[in-house]
Amino acid sequence: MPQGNHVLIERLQTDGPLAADEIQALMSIIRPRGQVSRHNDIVLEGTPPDHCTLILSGFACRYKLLPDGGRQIHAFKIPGDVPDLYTFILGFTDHAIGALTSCDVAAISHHDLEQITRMFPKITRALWRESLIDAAIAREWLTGLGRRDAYARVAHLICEQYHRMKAVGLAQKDMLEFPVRQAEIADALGLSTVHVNRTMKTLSRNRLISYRNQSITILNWQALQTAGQFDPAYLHSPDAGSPH
Amino acid sequence: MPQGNHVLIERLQTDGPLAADEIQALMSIIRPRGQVSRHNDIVLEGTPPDHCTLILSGFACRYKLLPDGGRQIHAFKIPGDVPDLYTFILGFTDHAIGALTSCDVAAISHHDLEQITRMFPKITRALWRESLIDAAIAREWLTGLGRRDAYARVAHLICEQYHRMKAVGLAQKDMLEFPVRQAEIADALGLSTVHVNRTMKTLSRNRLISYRNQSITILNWQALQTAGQFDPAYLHSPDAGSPH
DNA sequence: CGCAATATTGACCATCATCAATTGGCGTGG
DNA sequence: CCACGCCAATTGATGATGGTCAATATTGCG
Repeated sequence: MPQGNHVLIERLQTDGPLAADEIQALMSIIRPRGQVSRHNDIVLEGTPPDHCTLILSGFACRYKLLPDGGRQIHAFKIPGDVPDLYTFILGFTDHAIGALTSCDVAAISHHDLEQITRMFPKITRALWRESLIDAAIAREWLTGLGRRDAYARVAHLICEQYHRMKAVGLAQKDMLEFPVRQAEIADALGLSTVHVNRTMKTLSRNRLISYRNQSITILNWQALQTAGQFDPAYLHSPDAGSPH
Repeated sequence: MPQGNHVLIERLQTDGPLAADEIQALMSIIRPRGQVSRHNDIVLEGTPPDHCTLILSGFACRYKLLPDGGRQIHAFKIPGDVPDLYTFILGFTDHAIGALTSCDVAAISHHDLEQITRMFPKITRALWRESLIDAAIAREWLTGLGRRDAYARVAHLICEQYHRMKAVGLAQKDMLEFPVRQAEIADALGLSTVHVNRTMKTLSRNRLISYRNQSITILNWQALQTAGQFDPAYLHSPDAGSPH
């Protein structure tokens, strides 16, 4: 399983290879920053940040707390993601990033980014691209929350997660480690914990998936994709074809 | 009411003023393209685009059709918006843009954008910023669909729309023209038309708003914001303070 | 072996969808 | 100027999806 920094460098070359000095420059501004343990925030809401955060290993999520105590998770973030990249441009965080498991993270200072994007326009484009894919995923979630029922939402999430984790070497064959509580899935899908549980049980009963501990096995890809109305195009991933 | 191109140029300077030659360059690549009438698509899903579209006047929406016939609207787009800006970087459209009213549009070719962003990094940054604000709005909608009930969703949408339209001169005092059918509001908020109607009636009955034809008057700002859990920060607008 | 966090299940309830009319506004042809 | 027709808004009746509350079972772990 590759470390997040290599994943990032690789991903930034989806559009076209970067030159050696560009890669070198990128590598040089990624500074390992240590570990954040589960349930702690990697990025706080509202603080004016001076750096972005790269996830080297572990699972995180972007979320927002509501006045009434509810929580909406906007995205799951995995190694190679820079969940707060947008702070480089917008200058402040409008939501928090929390660690769902223990996470190794690295910092990329805004100052360094400033330099490097000034010097290498190709890197600017690649980063911009990253942030647009992030937005495309958010729109797909929006579609799900607005117009898909619980069964389809869970199926869709599993498909998406499989694809994204496969791309960073965190899924083998038909199995993915998904160290996320049902309560967290519920907060991502706009459902209650109870209903997520029932829905996953139904998916098991229908033999689309099986799960144990934190790992999910996909038993019937075709059926799962259909149930979730899943089409990987929006992930804009180089290998966006179907895995089967 | 300013035309969309001036709105755009102005908005691109939120972070800092552009130089005269930068503005000149921007102006020069905006080519008026005519009118798209209601219910027609401004941008088709899946076509490889060679230009972006600026809305000069009128109302549009970003949407996606689902296999089961449903529709999810991801965003309402108003004069000054470039709804398909992301195609410049990602190279293809993963959803359609439709005209909700007759729209005057202009085209900005990818080729010209290529030139201008290469020449003026400040413009690149400003455009990147635009696309990030777009994403921030999508996340806020995500929060609403996931965790707010119908009453709060409608209230929130009205607050948001008021702010955005005020910024482009399409709202006066407490009134905004919102030429959107209830069925379209429903598709944006993940509700049924019937329920949108009932909810708006309730908002009227509670004297938070009144509406007639296509225009909405906000009768009680404080209550409306509270009901919608609305905080304009995510709009990243220069005048993001409260309007009252 | 016992605790604490999750997962699971049952019973009951609320929000919101669906189906089906009815009403109202407004442009058009006579 | 008025009748017709269409589209959108409105309202009522009924039902389903998913929420809430409350136990009970598992599982990981010290």
